[in-house]
Amino acid sequence: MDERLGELESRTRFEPGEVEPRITERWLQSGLFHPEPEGEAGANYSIAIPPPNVTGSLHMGHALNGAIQDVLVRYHRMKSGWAGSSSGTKWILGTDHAGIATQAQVEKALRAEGTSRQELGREEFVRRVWEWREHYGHTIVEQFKRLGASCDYSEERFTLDEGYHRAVVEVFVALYKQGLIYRDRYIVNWDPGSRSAISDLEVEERRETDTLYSIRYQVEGGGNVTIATVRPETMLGDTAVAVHPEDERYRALQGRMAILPLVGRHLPILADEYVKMDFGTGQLKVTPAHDPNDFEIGRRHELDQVSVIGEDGRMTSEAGEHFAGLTVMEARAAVVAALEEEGRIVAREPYEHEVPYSHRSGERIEPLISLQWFMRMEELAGPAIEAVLEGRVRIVPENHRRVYLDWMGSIRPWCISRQLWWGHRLPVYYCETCGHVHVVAGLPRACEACGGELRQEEDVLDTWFSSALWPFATLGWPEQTPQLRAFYPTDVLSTARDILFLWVARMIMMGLRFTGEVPFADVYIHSVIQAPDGRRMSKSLGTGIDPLQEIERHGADAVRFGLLAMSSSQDVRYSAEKIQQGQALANKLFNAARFSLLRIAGIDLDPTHPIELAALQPAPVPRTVEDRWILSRLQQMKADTAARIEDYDFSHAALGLYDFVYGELCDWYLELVKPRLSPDVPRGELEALSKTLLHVLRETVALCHPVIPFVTEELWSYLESSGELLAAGPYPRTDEALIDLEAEVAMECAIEAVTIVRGWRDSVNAPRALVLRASINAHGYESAAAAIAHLGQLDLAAPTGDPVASISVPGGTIDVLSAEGLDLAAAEQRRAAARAKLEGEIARVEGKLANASFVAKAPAEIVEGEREKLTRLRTEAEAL
RNA sequence: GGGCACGUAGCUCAGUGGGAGAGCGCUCGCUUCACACGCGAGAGGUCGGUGGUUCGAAACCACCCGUGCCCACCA
Repeated sequence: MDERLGELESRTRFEPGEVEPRITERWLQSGLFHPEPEGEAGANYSIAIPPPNVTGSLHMGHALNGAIQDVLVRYHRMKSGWAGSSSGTKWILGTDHAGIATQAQVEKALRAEGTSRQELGREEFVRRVWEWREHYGHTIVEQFKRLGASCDYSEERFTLDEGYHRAVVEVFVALYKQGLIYRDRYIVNWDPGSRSAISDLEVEERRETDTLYSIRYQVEGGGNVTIATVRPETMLGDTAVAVHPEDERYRALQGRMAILPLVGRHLPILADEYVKMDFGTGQLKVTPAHDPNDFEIGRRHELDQVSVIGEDGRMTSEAGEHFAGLTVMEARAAVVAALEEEGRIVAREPYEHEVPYSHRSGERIEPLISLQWFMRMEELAGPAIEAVLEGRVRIVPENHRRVYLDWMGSIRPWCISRQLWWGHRLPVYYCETCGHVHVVAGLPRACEACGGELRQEEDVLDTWFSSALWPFATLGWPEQTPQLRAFYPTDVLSTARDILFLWVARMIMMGLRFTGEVPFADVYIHSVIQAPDGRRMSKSLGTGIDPLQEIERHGADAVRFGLLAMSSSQDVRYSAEKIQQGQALANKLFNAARFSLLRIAGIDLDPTHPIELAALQPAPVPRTVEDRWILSRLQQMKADTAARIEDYDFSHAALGLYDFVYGELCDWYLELVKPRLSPDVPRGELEALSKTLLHVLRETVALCHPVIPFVTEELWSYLESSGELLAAGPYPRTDEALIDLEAEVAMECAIEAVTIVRGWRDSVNAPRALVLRASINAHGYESAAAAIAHLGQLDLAAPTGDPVASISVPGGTIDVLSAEGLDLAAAEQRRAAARAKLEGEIARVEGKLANASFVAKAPAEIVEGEREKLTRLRTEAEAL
């Protein structure tokens, strides 16, 4: 042990790069992060990690959410020794197969190899993706380890692993049999980039300026209609023209036929309330195959659907020979040119509107009709709405609650099929002979109806379909495993708000439907960290900041602290200063402990002997006021920190610890204690102090552990002789008996007085080492006089002679008795300034008390407070 | 079009009915025997604007100006 302390002496800085990997290794070896699945979920604490994309790498959002979840998990794990607390703590870990993203990555790699998925074929392609996953799939997990995340790494799951697939199939089959999953030819958001349909939630609208063309169609038997469109190419698929039923202008047109230019198709002119009379001419072209609104109009009026744009994003043969094969943009130009030639374009104007883009591939969405699988949502949404209304699921911060409820209240069918190869292939089998559809778990051999051969559906499920089962599928559902019993429902789901609908809402729906329980009690929605300039952090904008690089630079503790400190209930800008603040804190704590341990070692007291409260009480000698004060402040800190963590108030939890370590422990307590650690101090006093100091250190270090686990774990190896890891607990508990308001008041006064004395000394150019003879001419400083004397460099022992200067402090003055080496002119100036300030204050308070309505209407204790303040200020002014 | 936020010190943000705060930056002074990733002392704000409620408003209400985000099928 002496050897370790000797080595500690030379470590004047906390070096995260050296310490953190070593500590990670110890944690992982310990098995501490893997709880045995014992007992019921109510008695345990669990969080399911939002599964990162399997081939992804850690970005700022992961880092923040990792820090948040780890604080919660470490806090509860450490607390598990407490009576009435959780006994097992599990952070469920896993990755998401991320259909589109992963498939796109592998396809890109294949292109680089000069091949393609089509060339390889489905089976080989899927094999290649698995290979890819073997190769890159562990990166992000390793990165979470580097962050210090205490996940259960021994039971990592994957949304496409065998057990998980069973859960997905079970759910699909059940929902199909219950009539909630169905197949339909419907207009979908077609993403030409991934060559797949995507859901409404994966579409993002972008504002763009296009040209709005007004085009004249001839009407059979004479006359014209003029329609407006930003997409002239779609007119090739028009099957009607519509006007509003109450539009007097066009009453005569209803029921007649318009003639589609370029094509010659006859289009019925019909009446539909969807048409806005005050937009454009009030005449609307109807293209059921390529516009969601027109699709609905088409269904209402049983119109033909002419698909002129194909899944490849090119014009189909139905578009006519002139246009077939062109891209949409080429077709637009060609159509416009052709119309121009016929003199049908009557106007064109710039038009700003929202254009749908794929959130996945970034390409423009092409609405088109396609045969897809859908899921009816209303029946699932009902219970999920109730769960939130009744508070069985609590959404924090609360303002997201209404967003959730609004969305759930107007929920629409979910397109769940994707034309990809990487994912859960639908458990749907079609008979090649009679077309009979089988939806079953396990491989059916032949058609039930005719014995014919079966062909499995080509499509896979939307990735979010499998993610929706995450909290229970990861624990072994549909089997009733011990894990499921012990850890489901989970306690909290922490995430950014962008996937509230995409994922969180669907987990609640699926959890309720299939387990009968909510999947988590709380949903915590954390900040989105923006770039320092307020823009979105993104690779493409070049605004991203790599958390791993920050970890390399400042340490994982620093990054965790910084992210937690900058987070709040709304979006925040990334603040490098907060990371540095975290680094400073780790270093400060390290040095405070190092200093204490070395001093205590010098006075021959085993520093690793556990210092429990019992050993402190009764203390061998009466505690000094600063001892009583720091112990009292420590109790407050414990209560505050625990409350803040439990309220998901991470920034205040982190910053509160910083303030305590800097502003109380180091700046005041350690400074006060220094002279008491000298070898001249009697043995009994030394021991008493050592015990208090060690106790405070141990508890502070433990208190900080959830936020800055590495430096605290490292320090624990010096503070705890048993070799137990700090991560195993215990979490320090508030001891009401040590709360000491008298000591707090005394120290508050002392701190204020010392600050004033220091300022005064500065103003009179007193040399730092100069001890001033002085006396305190004020009440309230008796018990802390020694503290004031030490930190103010005052000799209060001989209060004789006339004061040469008076320093104004609350309640009176501190009189300085010796003048040598001081610039007393400055002192006089300062005294005058202090006096003027006091008088200003006095006038303000007097004015307030002279206001009759204030005295009459303000609460009595406020008025009384002002009166006391006035008395105090007058005393101070007099003393000057 | 609907909704939710935000606007406080040079920067990033706390504070949400009774004397304007933190970190960083800035100025001055310290090689004080834990830490220069340090220590001490300072300067710096009409709390976006206007009006209202109140004895009292940075905070509560209304409107306005500015910024951000989410939702939404008007060509």
